[in-house]
Amino acid sequence: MPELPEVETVRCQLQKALPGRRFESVTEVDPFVLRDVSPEAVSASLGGRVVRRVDRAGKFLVLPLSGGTFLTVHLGMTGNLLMTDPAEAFTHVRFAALMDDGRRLVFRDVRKFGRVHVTEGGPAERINRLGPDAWLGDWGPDYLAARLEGRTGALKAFLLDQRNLAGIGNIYADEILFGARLSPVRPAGRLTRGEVERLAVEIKERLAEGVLARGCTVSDFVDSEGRPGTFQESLRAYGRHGLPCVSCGGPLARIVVAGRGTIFCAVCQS
DNA sequence: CCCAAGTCCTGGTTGC
DNA sequence: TGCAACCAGGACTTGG
Repeated sequence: MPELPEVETVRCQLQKALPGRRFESVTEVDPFVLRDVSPEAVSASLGGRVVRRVDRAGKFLVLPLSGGTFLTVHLGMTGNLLMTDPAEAFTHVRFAALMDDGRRLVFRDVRKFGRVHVTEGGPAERINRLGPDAWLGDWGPDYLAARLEGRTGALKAFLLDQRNLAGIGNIYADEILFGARLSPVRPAGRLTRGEVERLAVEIKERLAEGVLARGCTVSDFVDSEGRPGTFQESLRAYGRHGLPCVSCGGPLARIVVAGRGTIFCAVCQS
């Protein structure tokens, strides 16, 4: 699942490959992944534009282009954004463009949760609803405490809500809560100051660890060169239902929180 | 049939 | 009573 570390891995690679490159032509567009414009408009808007930078906001990739055009991409659940040889073929291609260096930018997505936006004058509007970047954003325990205050919902639901912090998904939420020794169902507003500080540290450390591992591949994720990440080897909670807790040895439990499968240690996490 | 999961949407509840 | 904030759950999607 592309969460912040996976998207950051792709961003790093695209930042080396794309700035200065010009869109020659858009070769494939599945209208389903477009929210703002028609396939024809996408071709017209992107043709001849030069990529300035490759930025990231939470799980979104944002590409400012020449002429004030912005390409905003969300990888959804199974999306890959690849820089490939034009001869290489893929299934489930939702968007593809030929660049002026002869390489091809391919957005592939089996489950169609991903979206491609082309906008003028700024990134897709959805970006404005995001809280600070969970990894690099300018926030700390004070911000977290203020956002948590008064909330009765589950702590995990708070972490998954991109309006609080942008970039955490189901995998890293479970890893962060395990590391912070906090129960996913703790009412979010009932944390002590010490627990809030522990949580803040854990969020940044687990995400940093994921970035360093070049992301986590549990099913579909590959980077822009088609390679899997390695963070899956470091998982202590996610996907380990019934396996021994690395801390106490007891079996990890599985419950559903905020509609998501949730693995945790009922002994160590409270 | 259920499960996986990110985001949007809806409808209900809470509290000022 | 009005209103905003909050919260739970469903819809969407395809393959295992």
